Amino acid sequence: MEDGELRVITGPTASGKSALAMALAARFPITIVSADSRQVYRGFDIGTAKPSPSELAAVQHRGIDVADPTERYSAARWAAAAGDWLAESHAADRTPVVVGGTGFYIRALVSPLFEEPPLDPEGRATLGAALAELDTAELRRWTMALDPARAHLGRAQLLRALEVALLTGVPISDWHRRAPGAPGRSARYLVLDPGVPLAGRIEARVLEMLSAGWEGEVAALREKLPHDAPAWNASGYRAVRDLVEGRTSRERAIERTVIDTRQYAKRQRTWIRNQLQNEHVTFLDPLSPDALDVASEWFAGSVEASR
RNA sequence: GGUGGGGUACCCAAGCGGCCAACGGGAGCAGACUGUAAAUCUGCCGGCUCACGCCUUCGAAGGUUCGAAUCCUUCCCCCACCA
Repeated sequence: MEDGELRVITGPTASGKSALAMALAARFPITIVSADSRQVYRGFDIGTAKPSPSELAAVQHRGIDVADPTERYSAARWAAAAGDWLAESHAADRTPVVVGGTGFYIRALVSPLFEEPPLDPEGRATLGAALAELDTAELRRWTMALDPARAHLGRAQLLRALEVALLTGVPISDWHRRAPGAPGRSARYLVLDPGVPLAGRIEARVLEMLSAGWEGEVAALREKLPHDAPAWNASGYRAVRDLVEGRTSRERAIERTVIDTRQYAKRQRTWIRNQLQNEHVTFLDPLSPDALDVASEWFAGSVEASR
């Protein structure tokens, strides 16, 4: 039964990953390890489609509500914690199933990030503040000089490349080569994607979130959190905050949220399509009538990977 | 019925005789991604073409001009105000 391979259920947002995992939990003793960069934040419940209290009570979950909304979380931090959750689950004779759409987190767990040298927190803060002043083009010029291999990436990556290069004196590209992280794990993936109907599901879910009291949740959060707390940048939260603050109409907030979520789903598909290549992947349409049976077979290890 | 404003590519919106297949934004498509990843970026985006290039577009139909999305005429439609 236990073959040592990590089971991972992923797919674009609103593809029904969580529901399928819950269904599996009714058949097997599992721990759901959430790989979701937004569900880690306490208080951001409705808009992140977090499992309900009753679901959390019914099935053992890990990775939910593990960070304060003002904290800057990270893939490395999640992967380290997830390693513990996995061990804890196995120790309790359960099978952990990683469920989530944050591909980068999952990869950080399966193929660990490089071993980061200790960075002086103070120097880090000072440098970070200084770099934040520069526009992206300027950051790119600096990166071109200090770590050209990373100069084509986005602002967040440029900041990271400069931080490591300046604080350690060695480009991050070199660290990747000379400081490999912990050994990787073998994993098999179940990718859920309903295809075209996903767009409609996203829209319907946004409407459901609103009628479930999303505005009220946001109104309370904005009372106690700074406007730039990291947790705010989850699809829709800023739009709903604008709505709560009377800066936009309900229609526009809904439209914005639906579009943001659709674009997020698209990026997830791009990630899955291009980053999971050569992995042990099984694709499944969650709307197909035998979805749960296929998932069960995949879970038990008797399904050939398809691609 | 009268006066004024307007009809531009999927949407919004510049252009107002040649530098226009047509600024810009949105949407869409594709891609990148090693400690912010629901983030951060890049490319494409009328049709055909690998490309040079060719073809069809700026409400419709005529006209002026070497040349029009840009000027003129008529017509159709929208908006505001007057009646």
